[in-house]
Amino acid sequence: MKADLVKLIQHALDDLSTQGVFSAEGMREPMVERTRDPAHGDFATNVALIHSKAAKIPPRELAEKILAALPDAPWLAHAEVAGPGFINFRLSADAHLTVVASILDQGEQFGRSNPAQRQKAHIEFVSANPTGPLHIGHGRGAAYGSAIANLLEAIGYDVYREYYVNDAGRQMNILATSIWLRYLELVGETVKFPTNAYKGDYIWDIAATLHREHGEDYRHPADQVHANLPADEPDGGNKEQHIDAFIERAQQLLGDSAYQTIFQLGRHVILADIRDDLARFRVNYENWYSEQGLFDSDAVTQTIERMRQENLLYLKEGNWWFRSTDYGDEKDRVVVRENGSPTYFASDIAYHLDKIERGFDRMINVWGADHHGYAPRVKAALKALNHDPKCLDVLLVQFAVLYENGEKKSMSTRSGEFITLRELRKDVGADAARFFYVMRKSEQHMDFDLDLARSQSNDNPVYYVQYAHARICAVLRQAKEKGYPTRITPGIQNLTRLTEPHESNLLKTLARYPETLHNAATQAEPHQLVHYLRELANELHTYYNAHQFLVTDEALRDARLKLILATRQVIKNGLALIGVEAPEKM
RNA sequence: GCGCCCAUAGCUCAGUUGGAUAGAGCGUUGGCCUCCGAAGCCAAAGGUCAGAGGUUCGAAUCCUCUUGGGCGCGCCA
Repeated sequence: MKADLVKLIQHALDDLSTQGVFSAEGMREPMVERTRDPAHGDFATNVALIHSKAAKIPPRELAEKILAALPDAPWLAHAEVAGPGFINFRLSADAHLTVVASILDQGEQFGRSNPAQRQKAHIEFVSANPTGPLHIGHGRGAAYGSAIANLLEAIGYDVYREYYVNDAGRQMNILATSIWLRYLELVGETVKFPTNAYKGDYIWDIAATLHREHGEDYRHPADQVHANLPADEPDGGNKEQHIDAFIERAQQLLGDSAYQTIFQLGRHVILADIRDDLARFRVNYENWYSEQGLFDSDAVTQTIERMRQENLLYLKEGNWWFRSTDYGDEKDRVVVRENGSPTYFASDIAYHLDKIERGFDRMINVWGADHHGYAPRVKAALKALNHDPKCLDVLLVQFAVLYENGEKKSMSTRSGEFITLRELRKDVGADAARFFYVMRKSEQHMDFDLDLARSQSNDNPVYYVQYAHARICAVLRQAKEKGYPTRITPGIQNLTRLTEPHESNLLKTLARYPETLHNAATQAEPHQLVHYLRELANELHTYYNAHQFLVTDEALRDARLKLILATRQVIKNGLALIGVEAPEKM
């Protein structure tokens, strides 16, 4: 409808241009938007205001000329010049009604678009280190990333969701060592647990599994374990050096094979936990991509070699540096350390090159806001290797700060003091959690009020939208009990009976759904959809309170049932995109 | 010190990419169930859009500066 209006205005402008009234050269497509105030009609355009200067005609006068040149259209009831030079349009009554028929006809497809040429989009999100369970901070990335993926799919992308598993770094060695130490405690050794090791309860669980499966095979006396290690932080030493020495000691005493057994057990158990947790959160991936795999396949070495050959690297103080400043980064970055081991950045370059090679038109990375400084260097690497950095979008998600009983809760994976996503999900349910996470703009710092999310009360906005859906279902059950036909007649017949203001508001809001979906998807802002759904639910509730649907007048009843059925469909479609269920009863 | 993000009602947040009189929820106050689900509806009160300049027909929105907060500035991932 909006697009038709744009065409109409364009037509008028072209006419005026050929008449020599003013030059349409270099003009943008006219902008049409929905009016905020119903008194201004349904749509408005500001073309006259924008072009008045170039045309050397006062805005109102220009608007009159455009209006006069506007071709007739059956769906357009009225157009007029208003205010400083806006042109307001009012649609015919029938034009508003067609949306109901479209919704009922298209069902779950309503609002989705299917372009002739489908683009392939890769979206990487969550990608937390497999060193512990997901916590509440990861939840926001999961809900947000998954909503973006669904939205892009809805506007016609082929979407490929991927979790990048950072299973190659030092953190994983700390994990393996932490498990081994807890295991030693289980078998009766008295060890001193390092400051920097992982302290969460889940480490005990994995250690217990290790003990169950391997008995005392990996037991070494505590004094051997601790012999000649550099001091830990509380003893006046350095905690980083201490843990690194500890890792080396573990590898030394256990030997490669045993160490790998523990390492892989940890990786496997935690990854399985993350995978299960996300699946229950209705977040699923096409692929889980291992960073270690990039090393095993030599992709990292090949990437480094290629960069070296293309003279993108230089040697300084034993390290290989990438000249990222030449490509827009703040400073150069090390890709190979003095000891020959590649940095995380090196494998990340290899990873992004691999994404491009897999043939994606677009890449989207959802990162926590603390990684924002990292984006320029990845883009710099892409640019240096002759790829357009614009094919990569980095979407940053700000932290969610937890509040409980009005108090801020601190979180740290290392210390084990955190609320897991699983706990949250069990506590408030996947619906409320997902709804809450995407309710806010992603770049907005979010206060996650645990008490509110937990509450089963009307303070909780997710229920409000779900209730609208359930309420419509209840009306239909009632209709059946009363013996009214619930099979809805096709087409727009009877719909002309929808003349109440509440009804026309609802019709207009329903018609806005495809635009809302499109905007939310292209701008990566699922919160727009959430706000829309709240508004739609509000209009349904208002309508419900103002009018009876199951009236004896058959034509009117049919019309109203069609309207609420269409509303139910849109609520269901919208909720599905943010991963929230639309219950028939609550 | 440099860079990124943010600042809108008592609280939590929207604001259709520069449009017409800045909107919701919660909280506060008052009203609505002999009627399809009251997890609902209606109404009232509540604002110097952090501050100051600038850009123009028009600014919460764009530019500059100031103030106040979050984050980043490893050869950690």
